[in-house]
Amino acid sequence: MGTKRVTIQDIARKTGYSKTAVSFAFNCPSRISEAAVEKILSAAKELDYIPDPMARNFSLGKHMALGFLLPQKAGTSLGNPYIHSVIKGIAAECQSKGYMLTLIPPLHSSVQEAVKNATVDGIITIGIEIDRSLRGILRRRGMPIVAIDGSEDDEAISSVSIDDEGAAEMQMLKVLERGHRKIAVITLPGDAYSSSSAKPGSTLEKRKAGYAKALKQYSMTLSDVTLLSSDTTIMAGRKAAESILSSFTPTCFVSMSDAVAMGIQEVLSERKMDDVSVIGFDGIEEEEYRTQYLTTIVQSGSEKGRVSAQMLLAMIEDRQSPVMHRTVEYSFQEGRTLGWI
Amino acid sequence: MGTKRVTIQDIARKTGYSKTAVSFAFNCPSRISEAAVEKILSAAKELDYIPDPMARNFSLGKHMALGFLLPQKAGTSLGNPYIHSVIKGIAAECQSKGYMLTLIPPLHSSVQEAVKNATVDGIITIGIEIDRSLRGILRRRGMPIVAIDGSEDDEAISSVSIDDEGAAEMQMLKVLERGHRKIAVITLPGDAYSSSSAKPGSTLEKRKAGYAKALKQYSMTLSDVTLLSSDTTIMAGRKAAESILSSFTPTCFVSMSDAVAMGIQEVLSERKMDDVSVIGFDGIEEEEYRTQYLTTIVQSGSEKGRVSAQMLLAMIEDRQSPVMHRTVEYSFQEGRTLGWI
DNA sequence: CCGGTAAACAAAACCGATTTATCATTCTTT
DNA sequence: AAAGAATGATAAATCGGTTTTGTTTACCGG
Repeated sequence: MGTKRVTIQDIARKTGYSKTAVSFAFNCPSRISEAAVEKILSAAKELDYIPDPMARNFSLGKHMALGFLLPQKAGTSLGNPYIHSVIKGIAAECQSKGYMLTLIPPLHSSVQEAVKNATVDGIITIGIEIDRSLRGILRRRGMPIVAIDGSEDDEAISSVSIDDEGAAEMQMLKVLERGHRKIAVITLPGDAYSSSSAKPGSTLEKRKAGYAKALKQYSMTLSDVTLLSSDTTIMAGRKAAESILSSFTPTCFVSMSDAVAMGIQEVLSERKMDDVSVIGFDGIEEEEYRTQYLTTIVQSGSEKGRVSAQMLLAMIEDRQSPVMHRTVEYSFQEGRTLGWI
Repeated sequence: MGTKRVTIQDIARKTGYSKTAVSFAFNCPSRISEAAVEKILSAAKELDYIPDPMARNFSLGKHMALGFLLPQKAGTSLGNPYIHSVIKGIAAECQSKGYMLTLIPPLHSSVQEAVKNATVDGIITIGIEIDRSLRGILRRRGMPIVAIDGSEDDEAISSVSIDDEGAAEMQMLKVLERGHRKIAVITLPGDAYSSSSAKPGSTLEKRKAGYAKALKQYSMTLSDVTLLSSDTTIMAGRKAAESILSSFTPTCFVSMSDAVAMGIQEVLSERKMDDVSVIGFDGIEEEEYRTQYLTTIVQSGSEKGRVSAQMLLAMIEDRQSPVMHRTVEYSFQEGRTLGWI
């Protein structure tokens, strides 16, 4: 209890050297004599000195931490396995560069407030629109940002995404080439993870465009399939399936998220409708609880996380690296839920 | 580019008041005249002033962040769905108290170094032993700590865990009461998530004791079952299953983790051995990709996270709250993988 | 009219490091 | 031997806030 923190002053006093000398002994030993370094280091060891990281960071103007902005309530965001895998990728990159990863939940329900108070060197967002006000805050704080799944067309903000149109086209083509024509498409709600509306250029619109392209190759259009939007949870997927099945029976469900696809799959399985196909979108990493039985379009969340962290770290260290838009690969993963007609 | 950061000094200069006045205007408006507050706030708005959170934190000696110490490499730790659900619980609690959650990966492979440099107000660990050296660092930094799944018998460190012995007993009883007698038990490797060895008082030993208790009720002992230890991943589970099956065919696999149970389940399913039962341990939250088909003992990771964050926040704010050992509930979750003989 | 008190604000200390500018020495160099 | 360069160390400034201590000025009761 009586033990106060040991500061650089204490080491200085004990050795008779100055604070400067002590600091140099740790960070730049060549600037002082070897004898001094030795004495100072041994005194530091004796007193169990641990430099205060916050004081150092404050002095250096760094934080040694990247921030990941949770798009919704903490529980909801982290409950999304895709977001989770993104975090995994960011964390892996952080670890290799000696950074910490700070999860930033909305503060008093406000993303803006959270960003104002975040003690991080840069921010990664996912699936949210970066509006005028947020931009202003980031600029004034001098904080670089990388947006995952958003702002691909924004020339002021770096982004990481996949080719949503291409991926959606691939997804629909897989379905069509296996002979499916009675198709139910379960779309994302508005914008991917936030509540912002469906804009041109949004993930939702791009994927729809991809679907249209695929359908066109089979002389069909979006109006030949049944569209229904759903939140990206298993429970919402169940509801969507039930809603669709109450009016007609498609030969295949095409979902824009795996969570929804799994909900659909559950309903189908319970109703012994094993001949109805399902294809999802997102995929999940092998190390996790596996979903490989689900046929899906895999976009690697952890790859997105890794790439965005790399970009952000470059921006932090270079002070001005150009705005970049990078896309990561996607692929078709065969499972057991997409059959032939 | 020319835009330097706006500081409290700038507001002071612009309004003609002192730094003190500006600070009070924000944090303690009653200490200065209403006129002054008004002028200062409007000037601040005009200049788009955002107080530097690091400077404030440094001055106040706080961080407004809890740290979660990743027990292994970032990817591995976050790949564990149980750890993930713990993080979810911590994050939810942090959000409600206005704290951030900082994930702390080992720095240069050293947990100690990471803790020395962590800018957080307190630390939550999972499944690691808190040794003498780590204790010293925490003490010198004045950092409170809560240990999940460890140190239940330590009178110096607060902890959160389940009644591992009771839970294991329940698990084994469920198996025995359904008639199984040819049982293969796949245990945790050494200590739960770290590489430290199996000590008396460890999770592993407690669960073994629980198994022994259950077996005793059926006039059996641990030597009547086949024990094999395995890492807690799906792949390791597959290996374990293959290893066991190469020598004999149990009627039931009892696993200390769900990941391993799922690996076993995959092997059984591939070999069409649907009559062999499997029971896991850990469970997973409903919102996530579901594993409900697996029969398991559910220990709520997010509940552990929530409780530990609550305890830690209390320690941070009270400055001296007593060391506590809390346990959270566990339960049996019926799935489709545990049959009757 | 005077001592006491409260109000309103400013000056300066502080948090604990890093870093710049400065000052003695000692060592080269011509 | 004098000028210049390198070495070793230190005082002081800095980072941007908060908090303690001081200083005015105005107001009050006796």
